[in-house]
Amino acid sequence: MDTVNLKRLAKELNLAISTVSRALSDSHEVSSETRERVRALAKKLGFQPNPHASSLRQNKSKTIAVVIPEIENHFFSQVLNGVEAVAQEKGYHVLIYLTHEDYNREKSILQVLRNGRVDGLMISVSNSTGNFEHLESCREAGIPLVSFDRIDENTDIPKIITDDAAISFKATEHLVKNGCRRIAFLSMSDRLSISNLRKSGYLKALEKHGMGKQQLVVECSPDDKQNEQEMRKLLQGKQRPDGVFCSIEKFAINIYEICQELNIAIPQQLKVIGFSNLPAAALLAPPLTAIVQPAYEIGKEASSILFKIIEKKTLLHSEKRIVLPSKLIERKSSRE
Amino acid sequence: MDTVNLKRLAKELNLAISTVSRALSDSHEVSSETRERVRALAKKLGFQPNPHASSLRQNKSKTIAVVIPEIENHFFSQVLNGVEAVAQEKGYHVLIYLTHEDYNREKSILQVLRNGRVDGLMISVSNSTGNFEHLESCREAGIPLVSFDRIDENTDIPKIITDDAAISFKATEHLVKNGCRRIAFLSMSDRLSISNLRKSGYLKALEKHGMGKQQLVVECSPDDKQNEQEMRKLLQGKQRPDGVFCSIEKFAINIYEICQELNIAIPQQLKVIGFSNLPAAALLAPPLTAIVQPAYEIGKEASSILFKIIEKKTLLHSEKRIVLPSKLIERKSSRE
DNA sequence: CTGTTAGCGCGTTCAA
DNA sequence: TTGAACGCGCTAACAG
Repeated sequence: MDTVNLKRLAKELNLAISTVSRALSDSHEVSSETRERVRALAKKLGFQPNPHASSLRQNKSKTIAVVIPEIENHFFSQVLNGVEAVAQEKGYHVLIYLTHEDYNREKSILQVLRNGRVDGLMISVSNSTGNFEHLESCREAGIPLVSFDRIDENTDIPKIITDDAAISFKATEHLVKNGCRRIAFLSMSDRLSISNLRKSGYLKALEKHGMGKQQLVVECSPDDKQNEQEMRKLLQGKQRPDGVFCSIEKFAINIYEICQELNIAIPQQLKVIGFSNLPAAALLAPPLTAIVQPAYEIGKEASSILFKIIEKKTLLHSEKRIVLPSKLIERKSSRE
Repeated sequence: MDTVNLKRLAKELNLAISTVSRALSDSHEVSSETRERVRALAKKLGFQPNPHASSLRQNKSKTIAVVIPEIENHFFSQVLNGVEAVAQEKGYHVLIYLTHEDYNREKSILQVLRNGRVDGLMISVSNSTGNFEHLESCREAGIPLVSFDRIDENTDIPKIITDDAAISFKATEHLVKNGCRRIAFLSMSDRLSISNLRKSGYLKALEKHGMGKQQLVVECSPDDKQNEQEMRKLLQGKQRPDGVFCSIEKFAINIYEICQELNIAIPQQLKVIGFSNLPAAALLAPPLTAIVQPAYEIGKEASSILFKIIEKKTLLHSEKRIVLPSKLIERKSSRE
């Protein structure tokens, strides 16, 4: 075969395999003359070291994994973009795994990764994930691990998150100030801390404005169809809310669709606000008031921290829990 | 160390490594009794075979690569979703590489992949890619390869594409029938076949309706800012078009933004049509008439074909060039 | 500065 | 049915 490996190069150059290896790894204990000879031939033959051999030998894969619920979601694709930027710079490869909001799939993915395939991984858990033992056991197995956005506050796993409670408070207050008296909160999962933080910001704002009794929390499920039914019911009911806070982008899209269907005017009859990283949010009818998370930065931060762990640098205390600010972009969907 | 490998299992069970290996690989030349003993302990200790060792030994990685220009684009994230579905089913891992529309980056990515890291790869080239030698040399190196959407018709590399010329013809004709007499075409790159096919469909429709002289092709560059400038110039010029055909989603978003900025009314003053896989296209102001490509299916098809090649099945002639139909969804942005 | 040797963990001979 | 031995391609320790 014409497989080009160290042995082949060594043979053609009448050198020992180890010499060739050293020459290619910039070792300074090799004469510049042979180094050039080796490099020239390597280049000519298009030599690429076999990654499995060197991974096996060095016990590192130059690969990280990104485990996310879904990719058709601007938040996660922006995160991935940030991760990839850092990884490419570091000469690392990126494996992508989608859990599709399925806890069991998530568990088995982590299980498979506990074997050296990756040097580290970053994860945002599915909304059906209730416990974090699978993360803990990865960490105990010694795999560098970083979590982001959908995280667990009760572990020592480094986290990159946003100011969910504060921005949700601000968003809810914004609705109140624009005249809403009955605001619904669409929760994505009662298991996720970010969902609960967002809810708590919402509740706190209601209480501050003496509307604690008017709370209206709709717990959504992982089932899209069912959620849409719930929303339809909500908007068709007698006590229809005059404002709705969507804790994830998908819900905002759903609400828009249902309002179109039911002829409910946004913002006149219903004011809408939602977490969203849609670049087209400003172009919707009407433009959507959005809480924009710094997704790309989250990706960059998370992977930077991950690489620090991989490189065995000790993390500063402040690096174990990083909170990045989201932005509230006010647009027509929430204004009088 | 507590690393759990075949050696460890063998030791604890007083068996040879090879026996353990056989037991775990369902070999029938091992007593069912020992097989169970082995499996039990393996499960108990959470044994996961070292992928680098077995990849090295078997000369296959159980990994494929997806090389795409960008991920913050619904078309590509839907494709990735389709790929991941098939890969997960096959027990394969997916590496993701972003070229950011940079030919050189694309070349060096393929270069690095020419070494056994992946069992195959699928690619949609960047819009700055003019020649396809880097693909050819991958194929010559024996790496299973499939291209999709942004492909090269002059090679034998299997392709999954859509009916670009036909659907573009239809879209342009739709604009004509809705009264447009001066239709601009925003081309993403004069190097890409899909861009040229889309353009040809546009031109053909103009000619059919005796508007061949009114062609107005704007060649865009990989530079977003510059493209926006070009579009602004186009819409501010004396001979402002009354219709615009955006060959990619991003351009449609840009056009909407610029129209908002310049107070140009869609569709009254300008009718807009564009390739787009945005789920929110129907919610834009006004709802966007879109050419929707079957992105998820492209991902599934492309990876299915890739796995056929990997498994050394011979491809039917009809599998070497698969054309999937796009859909034209007519909405307000293009109607009187 | 270069060569020899050993071994990473696994799968696959060949022997018993 | 099991065990011993080898080698995938590479890096690193040790020798010269």
